[in-house]
Amino acid sequence: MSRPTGRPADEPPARPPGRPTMEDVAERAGVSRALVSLVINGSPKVSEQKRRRVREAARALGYRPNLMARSLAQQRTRIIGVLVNDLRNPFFAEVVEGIEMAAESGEFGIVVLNGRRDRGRELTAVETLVQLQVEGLALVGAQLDGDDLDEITDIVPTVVVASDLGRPVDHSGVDTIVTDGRRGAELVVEHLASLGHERILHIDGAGNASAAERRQGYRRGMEAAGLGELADVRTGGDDEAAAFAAIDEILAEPAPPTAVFAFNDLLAAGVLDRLDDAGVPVPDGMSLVGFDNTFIAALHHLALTTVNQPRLTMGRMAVDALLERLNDGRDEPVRHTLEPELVVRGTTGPPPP
Amino acid sequence: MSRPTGRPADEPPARPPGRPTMEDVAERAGVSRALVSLVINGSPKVSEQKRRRVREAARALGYRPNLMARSLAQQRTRIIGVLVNDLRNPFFAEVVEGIEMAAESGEFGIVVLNGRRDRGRELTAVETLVQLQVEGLALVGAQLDGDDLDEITDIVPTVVVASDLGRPVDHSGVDTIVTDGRRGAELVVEHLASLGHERILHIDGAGNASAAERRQGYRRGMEAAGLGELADVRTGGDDEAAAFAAIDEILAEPAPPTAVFAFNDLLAAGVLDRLDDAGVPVPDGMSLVGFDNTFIAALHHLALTTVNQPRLTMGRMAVDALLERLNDGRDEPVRHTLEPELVVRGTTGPPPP
DNA sequence: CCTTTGGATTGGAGCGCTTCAACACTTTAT
DNA sequence: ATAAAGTGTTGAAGCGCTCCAATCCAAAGG
Repeated sequence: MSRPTGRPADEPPARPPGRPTMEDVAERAGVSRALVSLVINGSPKVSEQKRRRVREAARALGYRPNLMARSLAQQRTRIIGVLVNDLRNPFFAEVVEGIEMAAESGEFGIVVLNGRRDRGRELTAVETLVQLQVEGLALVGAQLDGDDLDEITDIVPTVVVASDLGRPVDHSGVDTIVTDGRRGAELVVEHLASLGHERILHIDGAGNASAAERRQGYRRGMEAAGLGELADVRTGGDDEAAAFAAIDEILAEPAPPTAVFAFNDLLAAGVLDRLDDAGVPVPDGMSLVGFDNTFIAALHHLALTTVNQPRLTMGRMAVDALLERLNDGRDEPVRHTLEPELVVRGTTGPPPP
Repeated sequence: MSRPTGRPADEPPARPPGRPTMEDVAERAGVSRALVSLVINGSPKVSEQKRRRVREAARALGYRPNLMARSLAQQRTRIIGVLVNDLRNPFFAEVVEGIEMAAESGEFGIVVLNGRRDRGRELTAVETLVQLQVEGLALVGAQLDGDDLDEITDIVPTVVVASDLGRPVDHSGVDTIVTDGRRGAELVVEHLASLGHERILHIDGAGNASAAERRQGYRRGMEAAGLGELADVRTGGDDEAAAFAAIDEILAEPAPPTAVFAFNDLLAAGVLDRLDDAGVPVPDGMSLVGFDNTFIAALHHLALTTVNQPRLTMGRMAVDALLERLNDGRDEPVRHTLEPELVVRGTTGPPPP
C-alpha cells in the first residue's frame, strides 16, 4: 500500500506540514479557490450545496484564513493601533478597554503597544503600528508631540487621548479627546481653598503628557483664590515612587504646605505612604488630592479625594472619531473636551489650626 | 506644463495616493526591487554607492515597509500572541510587561488581546491570534482549558502562564509557567495558624483559572494544621466587588471566622472595604491575606499580607519557553513551577481573644 | 429551436514583499 | 592568454488571499 522509501523525482514534493490554505480547501471540496473565498466571506451568491461542501472541507482540514494574506489582498486591515503610555497605570488600562470595546462594535480589532513611559519606545511603537498598516492610530497618554508625528498623521488618521500634542491643531489629521485638565486642577484648588487651605502644593507629572495642563490649572486656581503668591510646584512623575523625594523635601521645610495636589492617583498613593512614614495624619495634618479616580482612589483605606475622568467614554469617543474619518470621510480635525468631576472622599479636610 | 484635463486612455492611471512601495523606491533609485529589499534588510553584499542611493530614495519618499507583505513573503511574522485574562488587574499587566520585555530582546513583537474575563472572548481572541499567524502563543491567566486548545496547540507553540490547563500535560505542544498556588495557599494557612487562628475562611476565585489550585492548598493547609474540620470556602471572584456578598454573609453568622484568605489582592481590597464598612478592625478584629503581591498590597494604608508571585520572571520564562521551541526546536513540554513567597504586612495578627 | 437572461462559478491578475537561481562583471589563479 | 572564483545585481516565481471580468449553464422568452 505504501512505497517502501523515497518518491519519484518528478512527483511534487509532499507539501511540508504547513497550514492548509484556501487552495487545499478548494481541492478537497472540488471547487475553485475563488469559490472558497466567497464562502469564507459569507457571500450570498453561492449555492447551498457548494457552500456545504466547502464548509465541510474547511472544517476537515482545520483551515484558518491567513489574515496577513487577506489584508494584503484586500488593502485593508481593519485594525486600529493603540499606543499606550503605561499599561500598569489602571487609568490607561481602562481607557484601552474602552477603545477595545468600541472598536469591536465597529468591526475593528486593536493592536496595543506599550510605551512603558519611554518616549523612544513610543516612537518606534508608532512606527511599527504604521508598518503594520493600521487604519487608525490612538495615542493614549502618549508623550510624543506634534513634531514626532508630523509625518505619521497624514498617513493614518490619528486620535490623541488623555494628553495633548504640544502644538494645537495644525495637524488636520489629528483628533483630540481630553478631559479638561486645567479645569480639573482648578476644581481641586477651589475645593482646597474653600476648606481654608492656603499653602497648597502641587507635585506635578514632570514630563508626562498632561502635566503641563494641570500645572497651568493649578496656577490659575491659586490666582483665582488670591493665593497666587503661594503657588508652589515640585517635580514628581507618574508613579508611587516619584513622589518620595518631593515629600521628604517638603516636610523638612519650615512652613510646609497644608495640602498637596498630586498629578495622579498613583502619585497620591505614594504621597500617602510617605506621609504615613513621617507620621503626618491625613487629612488632619495634611490634605491630599489625586487625579483620575482610578479604583485605587476608591479603596476605603485610601478614600482619596480625586478628579474623575470618564475613561470608558474617552475610549469610545476616540474610536468614534477615527471611525468618522474612516467610514464617513470626515477630514477636519475634531477636539472633544470632557468635563472633569471632583470626587470628594476622605483625604481632604480643613487645614490644621 | 500640466494638461488642462483628463489623460489619454492608454496612459497608466496616476497611482492613487497610496503609500510608496518598494517598487517606487527602486524606480527612484534606479535599481531593481530586489536590491531595495536587500538594502532594507541590511544585507552586507550591496555596494556602498547603491546602498546610499536606495536609502536616500526611501527617505525622500517616506517609504515604510509593509509588514503584512513581508510576513507573507517571508512566511514568518516574528510575533508572539498574548492573551490576557484581564488587563485591569495589575498582576496580569505586569506579567505582560515581562513578556513584552523578553520578547523584545528575542527580536519578537507581541500582540496583546484582552479576554476581559469572558471565556467566549478568550476563545475568539485565540482564534484571531492564530489567524494572525503568530509564531507563539502566551496565555496569561486564561480560563480556557485543554479541550479548548486541543486544535490550537499543535499549530502553534503555546505557553500557559499563571494558570493551568485543567488536564495536565498530554499536550506536548504546551509549556506551563506557574507559581505554586497550592504551596502559596499552604503558606498562608500556616502563617495564620501559627498566629493562633482556627476559623480561617477562604473566599475563592470562583471559576478563575488558578482558583482550584489555591482552594486545594487551603484545604491541605487546614488539614496539616489540624483544622480540617473548620475549613470553609465561599465563592468570590476576581475583583473588588466579588467579595461583598461573601463578607456580608460571613459577618451575619454566629461564629464568624477570625481570618480571611482571599483569592487575590483585588478581592482582598474589596474585603477590606467591606470590613471597614462593618466596623471590623483589621487585623485586630479579623486578619486578612491576599495573593499576588501587586503594588496595591504594598500601599501602606492597605499593607496587605499577601503571597508574592515573580511576575516579570514569569513573563520572561514564558517567552524563553517559546523561544526554545522556536529557535532550538525543543518539542517536549516543559513545566516551570516557581516558589511563592509569603509577604507579611499589616493585615495579619493574632485572633481576637 | 435559438436567443436572452441571470445566477453560479472560475481563471487570473495583483496586493508588496522575499528569495533563489542566473547573470554580468571583476579579480585572482593558472 | 583562459579558466576559476568571487562580487553585485536582477528577473521572476511565489507567499495566501481578493475581486473583477469572463464563462458556464439552466431556465425563460421569443
